[in-house]
Amino acid sequence: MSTTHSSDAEALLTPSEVATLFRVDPKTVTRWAKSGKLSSIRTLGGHRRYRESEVRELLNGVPQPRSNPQS
Amino acid sequence: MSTTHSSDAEALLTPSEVATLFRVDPKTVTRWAKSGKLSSIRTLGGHRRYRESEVRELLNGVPQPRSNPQS
DNA sequence: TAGTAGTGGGGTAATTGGGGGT
DNA sequence: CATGTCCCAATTACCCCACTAC
Repeated sequence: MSTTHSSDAEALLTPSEVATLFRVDPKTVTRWAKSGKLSSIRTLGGHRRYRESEVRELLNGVPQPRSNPQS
Repeated sequence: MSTTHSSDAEALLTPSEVATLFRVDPKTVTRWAKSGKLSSIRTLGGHRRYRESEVRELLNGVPQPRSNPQS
């Protein structure tokens, strides 16, 4: 599959995956999304998908990916 | 241009490509097409192809590009 | 022409969404 | 106020096999 298609294939996570990462119930993740604490993308069926990059940032505390571990 | 193909036409995506973008199973994309939630074009063999532009819009929510750099 | 990967179809388990109560 | 749990309805994921795409 895939030819040279350009685009940002953004990595998305399912509710249960996010829940596992935070060690909480999937419902809790849903509440976070409803509260606006976590941004979400909806499938055409209404299920939520979360941005992996955002989740990782929240997990790590804050930082935006720095590809230059040098000062 | 980066596609490996002919003229202009319209950029089409395969079921698995769409599935990857939404983080769902290819069969789910097929279900969306059957339900009319997503328009599809058929190959002569019966396989479905989806319009990249439509998929992008659905992914973002409906953000049509703006030509008014002013809020 | 053949071979491998992807797709279409159907059917069945597992998640998810939503409201409500602890 | 935040999280976990029970309910039910809807959506999604994985199983099979036959055919298309390249």
